[in-house]
Amino acid sequence: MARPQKFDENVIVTKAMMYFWEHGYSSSSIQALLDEMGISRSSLYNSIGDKDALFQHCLAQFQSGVERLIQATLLNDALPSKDRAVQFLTLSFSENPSLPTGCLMVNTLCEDDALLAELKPTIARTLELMESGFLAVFEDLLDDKNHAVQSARLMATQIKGARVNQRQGIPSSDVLNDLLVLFDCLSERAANLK
Amino acid sequence: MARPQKFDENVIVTKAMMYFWEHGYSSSSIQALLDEMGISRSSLYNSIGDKDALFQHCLAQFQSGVERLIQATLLNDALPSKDRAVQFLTLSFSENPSLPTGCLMVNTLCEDDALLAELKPTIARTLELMESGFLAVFEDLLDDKNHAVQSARLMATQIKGARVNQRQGIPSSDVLNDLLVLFDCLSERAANLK
DNA sequence: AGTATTATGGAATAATTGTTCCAGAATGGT
DNA sequence: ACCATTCTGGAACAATTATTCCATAATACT
Repeated sequence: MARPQKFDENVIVTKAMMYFWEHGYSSSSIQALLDEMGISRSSLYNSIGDKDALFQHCLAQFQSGVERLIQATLLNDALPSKDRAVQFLTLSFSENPSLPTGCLMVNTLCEDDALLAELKPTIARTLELMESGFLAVFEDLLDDKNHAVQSARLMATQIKGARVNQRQGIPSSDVLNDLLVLFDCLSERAANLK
Repeated sequence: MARPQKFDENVIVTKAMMYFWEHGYSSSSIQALLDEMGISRSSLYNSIGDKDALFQHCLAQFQSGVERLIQATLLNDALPSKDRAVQFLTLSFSENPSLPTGCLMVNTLCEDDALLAELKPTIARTLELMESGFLAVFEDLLDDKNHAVQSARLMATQIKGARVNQRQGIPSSDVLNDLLVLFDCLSERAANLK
């Protein structure tokens, strides 16, 4: 009946996501996003909506990617608890030249805009999921519940700092290494106490 | 001879700095900044320059504040080494309702713009100064040089993550507490090895 | 007090922003 | 092959952006 859409919505959202990820919400003009996506104004406004709607789609896609990874690693019962954390960190911080550096969620928290203020609770929820994933790991590794809670908090915070380090230009391999060192340190602490 | 400037340049830069700090570079319009500073367009363009020049002044003021604190605490030979770190953390993360949350340097690293790209090396230098301050502390506390380097790196990264946590809405008291816990953890590790 | 000098406020400008709209192109079903 | 439907590209729009400019107000010195 009707002419079908020429483009794949997921594909163009991905492209827009990478642009937002690199440049931030405010610095990304519709024009620049369209150039990146390779579609025209009307196509965007007809299929997805305005800039805010586009950003929400992008952020949601980013978050669901992170949450999938959390489920597949940190919350994966089939893996030994230590491997869960190591795999999560390794996959999260492996060098990937085709992706922007840092983290769209962290970047968004560091900006401020009417729209972004609304989205912060959603972002917080995903980051809390990550932290609770680490909590599950440390609860396996450690008898003391308080230590597990504290260790999970430190890992979650260290990861956010690691995302800032990437933006600062520190190589991902170094960033990953620090994270693994901290995890070992916190695990050893567990071992000592056992 | 000439009519003197009605406003104090440092004062208006401080006001602009707090606005940039809260909202980021791109989201801060000249109009909003002028309202905050309480001066007119021409006054700004005559005394300081355009938006980029203003931002550079603001960032420089922010950085010099941080560097002064680093000198007064982390690099203060008059203090016991552990106190240096504790004082730095406590003063950096004490609750202060009159200041925006997070850190202008971290926020700037997470944005991207032609101007901001130029400023990243400067920001990196201040952050490296902070890390070297912690390195000095850990070198006092610890025999193993490698451990000191690693611990300083972890503290520096944790602080950046702590700034993101503040943006996420986590209370400063909690954020500070985590930092003190990590510092203790790294110091204890030192003690164990000694 | 007069004058030279400079800050000040607001109008004016040009560029860019996000958004809407419309004519035409393209397609799937009949 | 036609037609209804919907996507597409670009023009058009209003709002906002950063910046410049000029006439006026305000001061310090003689």
